[in-house]
Amino acid sequence: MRETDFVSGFARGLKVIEAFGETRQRLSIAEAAKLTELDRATVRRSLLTLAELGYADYDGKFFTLTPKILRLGHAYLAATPLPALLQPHLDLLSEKAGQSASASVLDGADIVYIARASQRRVMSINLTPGSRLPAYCASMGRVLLAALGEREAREILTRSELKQNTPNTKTDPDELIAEFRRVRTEGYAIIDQELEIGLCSIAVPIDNDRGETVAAINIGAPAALVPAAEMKERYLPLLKETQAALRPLLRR
Amino acid sequence: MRETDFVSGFARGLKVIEAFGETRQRLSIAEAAKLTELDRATVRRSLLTLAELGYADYDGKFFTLTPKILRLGHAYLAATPLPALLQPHLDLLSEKAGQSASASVLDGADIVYIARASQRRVMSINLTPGSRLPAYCASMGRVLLAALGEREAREILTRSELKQNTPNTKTDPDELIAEFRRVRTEGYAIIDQELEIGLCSIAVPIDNDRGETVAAINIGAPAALVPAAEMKERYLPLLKETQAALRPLLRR
DNA sequence: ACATTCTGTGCGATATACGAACAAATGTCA
DNA sequence: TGACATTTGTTCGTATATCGCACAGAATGT
Repeated sequence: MRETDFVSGFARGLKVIEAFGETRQRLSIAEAAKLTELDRATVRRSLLTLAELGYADYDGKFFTLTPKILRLGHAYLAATPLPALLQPHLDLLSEKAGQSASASVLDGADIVYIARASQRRVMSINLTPGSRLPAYCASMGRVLLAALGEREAREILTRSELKQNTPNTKTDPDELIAEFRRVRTEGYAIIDQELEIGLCSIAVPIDNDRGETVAAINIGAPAALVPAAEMKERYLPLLKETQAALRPLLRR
Repeated sequence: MRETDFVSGFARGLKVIEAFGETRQRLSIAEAAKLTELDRATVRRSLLTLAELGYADYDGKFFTLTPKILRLGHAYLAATPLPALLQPHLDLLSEKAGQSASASVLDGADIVYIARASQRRVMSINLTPGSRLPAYCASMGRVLLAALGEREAREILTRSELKQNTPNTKTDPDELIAEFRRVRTEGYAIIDQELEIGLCSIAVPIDNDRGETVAAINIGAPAALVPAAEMKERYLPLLKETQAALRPLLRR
């Protein structure tokens, strides 16, 4: 790609939009400039452009995003066949298991939910398509990181903030890499309250017909009802069944 | 705003992202140029910029969006207090009603889901935060359009494609305007299978402390279980209760 | 073989970014 | 309260980046 094939004004604008995710709600020009490390004049032009197009509101002092901005992410969910393809299988899986089932893909050091069939709420946070969790401490994240090469997985770990969410959270990179190796050979990952106390989950990879891992699916359950030790025997067969049902559907 | 406070390269790029939502999955440079009505060279630069930043993949021929693009919409859901504020109330409402409860806001002629507590799936399509439906034939849409002035509501109707989704769908603008007037005085809207056969719903507005309508909430139910005539007596009290509980929370 | 459509590139005209300067608003402290 | 220091939003001139157009070559379809 040539130098001139890059529209820096566009790139700067996207950076400004993402700045809203890092804080809350309202941003002044100066705040946005600090977050994006761009010049105040430049940020101002981006924000006024967003306002002009209806992606943001401006009260003369603060900018806030409008729901129109959801069109951008929606463009992905509507345009990508994977979420729609997975959804009915997740519904079925969720019903059979009597627990929530989800699907996600990897974006950098995060997993991003692309589909979900929820039963009762078991987590304190609300997960919907588009929601993000750190990959290193989520069952689907373990599966997706394991599917990468060891070098690449390690590189992502170094870029992650390996936070000790609960006493159970594994934060040692070497230990995690070893766990990825186990996940690769055994074909599943189990998380026992590493993200949040009271929550267990089990995940398996979803491969396309070339054997590339394109997503992960999981089942989450309250630890009080389903101890981590029982996750495998209870849910792995169901997950494997869904995995097998999806395989022939994932051409290309 | 001065002419020079508008970054047209940014605006063009956003248009390119939205182009993906209109079709499916993969776009070539020429296809994107047609959809956006922009010059091919310009679209090419925007797409290469998206690819360079990791928001899109490029196989040399087609561009596809990556899940990274969800960061943009997520910036809104994470940055806006409304979805998080509504969620627990929707959970409670959904549980009491034994049916799905949702919240949405207006974006042009569409309603956009910003939170949802779902029980069994009753619609053929899968609704998640970010999902869009035409406002004119959705219960929350009726409530939100009714909250606008009559002139503004009519203007949106003229911009809408008033499609006859089912034999029940109201498509006459004057009839719809009259219905908005009823909604305004009575404080709720009921849809009897206008969007999809087998689906009824009832919605009420959510106002802030200045009396401005900032969102709508609804309950949807299968027509086979709950005839439209029973929607009001069954669910309106629950909706009003939620509405009242939310009112003091919506400052500003 | 031809017509059509596509992608990539060079170029002149135009739009944008940057840094600096200024004005207005806000905060601080005696 | 008033004087001063900081922060913030806005404007300006200019160097630079981007746009749209036109064209060439490649790919595709007829």
